[in-house]
Amino acid sequence: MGAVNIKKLAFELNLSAATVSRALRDSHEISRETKIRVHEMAKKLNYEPNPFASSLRKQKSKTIAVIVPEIANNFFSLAINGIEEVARERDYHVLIYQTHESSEIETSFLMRLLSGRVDGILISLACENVDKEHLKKISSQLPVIFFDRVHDDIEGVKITTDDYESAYNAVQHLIENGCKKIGYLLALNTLSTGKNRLRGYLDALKDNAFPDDKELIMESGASSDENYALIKKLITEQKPDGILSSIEELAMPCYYACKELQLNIPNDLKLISFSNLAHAELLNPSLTTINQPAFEIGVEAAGILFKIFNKRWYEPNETIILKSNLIKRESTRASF
Amino acid sequence: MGAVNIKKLAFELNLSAATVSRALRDSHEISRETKIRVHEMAKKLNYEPNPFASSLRKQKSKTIAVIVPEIANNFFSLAINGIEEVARERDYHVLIYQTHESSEIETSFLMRLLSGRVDGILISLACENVDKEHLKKISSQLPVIFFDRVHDDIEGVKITTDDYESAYNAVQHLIENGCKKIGYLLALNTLSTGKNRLRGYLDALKDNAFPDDKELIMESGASSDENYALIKKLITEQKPDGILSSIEELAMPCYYACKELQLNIPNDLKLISFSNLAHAELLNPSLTTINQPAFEIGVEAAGILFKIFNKRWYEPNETIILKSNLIKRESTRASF
DNA sequence: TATTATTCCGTAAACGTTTACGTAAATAAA
DNA sequence: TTTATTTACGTAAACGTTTACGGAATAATA
Repeated sequence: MGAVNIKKLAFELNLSAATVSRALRDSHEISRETKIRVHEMAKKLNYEPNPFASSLRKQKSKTIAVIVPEIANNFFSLAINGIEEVARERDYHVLIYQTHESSEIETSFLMRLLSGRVDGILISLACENVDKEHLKKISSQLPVIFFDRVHDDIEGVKITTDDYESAYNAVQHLIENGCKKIGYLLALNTLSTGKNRLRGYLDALKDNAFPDDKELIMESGASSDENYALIKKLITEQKPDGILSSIEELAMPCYYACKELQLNIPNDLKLISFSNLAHAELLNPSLTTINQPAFEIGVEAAGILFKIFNKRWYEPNETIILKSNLIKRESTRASF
Repeated sequence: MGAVNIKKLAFELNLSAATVSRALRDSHEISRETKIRVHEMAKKLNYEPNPFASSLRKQKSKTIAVIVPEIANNFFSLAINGIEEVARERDYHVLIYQTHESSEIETSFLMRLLSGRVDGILISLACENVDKEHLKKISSQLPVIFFDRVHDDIEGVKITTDDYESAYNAVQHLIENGCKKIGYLLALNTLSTGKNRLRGYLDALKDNAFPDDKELIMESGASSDENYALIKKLITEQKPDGILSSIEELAMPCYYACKELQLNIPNDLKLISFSNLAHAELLNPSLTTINQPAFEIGVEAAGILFKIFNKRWYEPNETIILKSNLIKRESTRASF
């Protein structure tokens, strides 16, 4: 603990702690000369105000929390990057928590944050989400911004991407490139994010007069091993010639499955996925992706939170939708 | 701010705040029945102790800071994942800061953390590191653990990987697979981490009686555009048949450069890189990597920090070295 | 019974800030 | 000159905990 506090500083300067405090915060009540003296001494003694005393008194933490399912994820790490940069500009601190998709862990974090430890929360919901009550309680006490993984039943400010359109366009792209039977790797289905992607897929099929075949939809399982098995099953049993994956984590196994099953992407099977893989271009074959503006989502979410702090935001229920980018690559190239 | 505090709780229970506090912390001075009453009321009223009041009084923050160059990086996001998991087990909070390789930003974070905001720091140094004084000052006041990006001149507990051996073995592997002229993509050269990798490369060359050609070493530039140009220059001018990249960020451009220059990996050029890419297997061709145990490094670093907190660690200068994994893939396959 | 120990709880101070309130001195206005 | 205003600072309370100290009631011991 920095041994030098405001009292010591005041003592050295022959001033009261109150005056030092005001001088440091550039109050108009303090003379120019005194301010200079105080600042010089503060620098000399390497004074750093105790944040807990300050937070306790001011009832402000200058800290925000970010709750995500996983940090080691191309999308979330980029989003956190954006959030951190915005926070840094404002001299705010960023606490991170990962839920590993567990609703229980998520709730436990949220409850702990009711203590006043943070001034606001940015959250991307865990899949296994059922518990809306805690979220409602929290957001009645603290500003909460939802990003990407959102839930329509929970009120609040939300930053998402155009999931429906992206999925719709992805299917359209597959169809235009010759697909006749398109599978879907379903994830996030408890969240609006996942539901919108699924609707986009289904509507695109319908609009193209494709049959509505539930067997073509593979719902992601508990483990990556299970997912791999399910994907192989889907491919071998249903023999789709195109697949839309709603998350990156389900697209990668497709590559391995196709290798194992000796199927060629894109000739035997075209693949497109929601993904923030930095080097989708370098995969074999390069992967057609729906790229979400992850960094920008983080920046936007954090920006709105700060607007709320500064009372410059008055839309408690606005949903802001950023556009994803469909990047066409080899994995969906038309076959001959 | 949670409106219910310890005084309100005490009032509701007809007890003093002191008793409530002690009951909640399971003090032996409080009777069993009272403890039960207190806990029940606390749960009923959703009481969460104010962390700032507690930290102020106890001079403990239950928070650690993680300072890394970038969050959106396969290595660092995995390390943070490990750190967060360990912190969660202990009910600690994790603050993250990214330096973007700037020594100035790094120093500014460190100075701000002198305030007592955190009980300890886990840091992976920025490349642009010259300023050792601030680090020495900080580590004299707070436990600081260095991981991966370390500097020998700075004393402290360090968690690294076997950088020297990994680089040495990588070169050996290239030579065994037929390389006669091996380039090196140099990064982190201001840090021991980078220096060790470079030494490994140089020593392996020497031990194999390869000429010591400075032209084969490309030092990474300021931007990724510049790096790309430098890599192309190295490849076209020096015509190496093997390249060891000291960081993932320099290996990816090699793929693009080879594509542009119509060179085949591995036939014209074999490539190996330090990397934590999850799907190196899926690149075209799959990339031979030196895979660092990033998650484990995070776990280990955080674990030691907590041992220090609990006075169960007495080696202020120990360096713990975890082993990296050389995973041989297509990009270094012997040519015919 | 008298004395000592134990159990259980309350009082009050302390952690380091910030800020409402007060005030003396200097300046301006009447 | 007197009064009002402004300037510049100090005093003390407050934020919500934790904990040293003390003490009454009860239990144990002599």
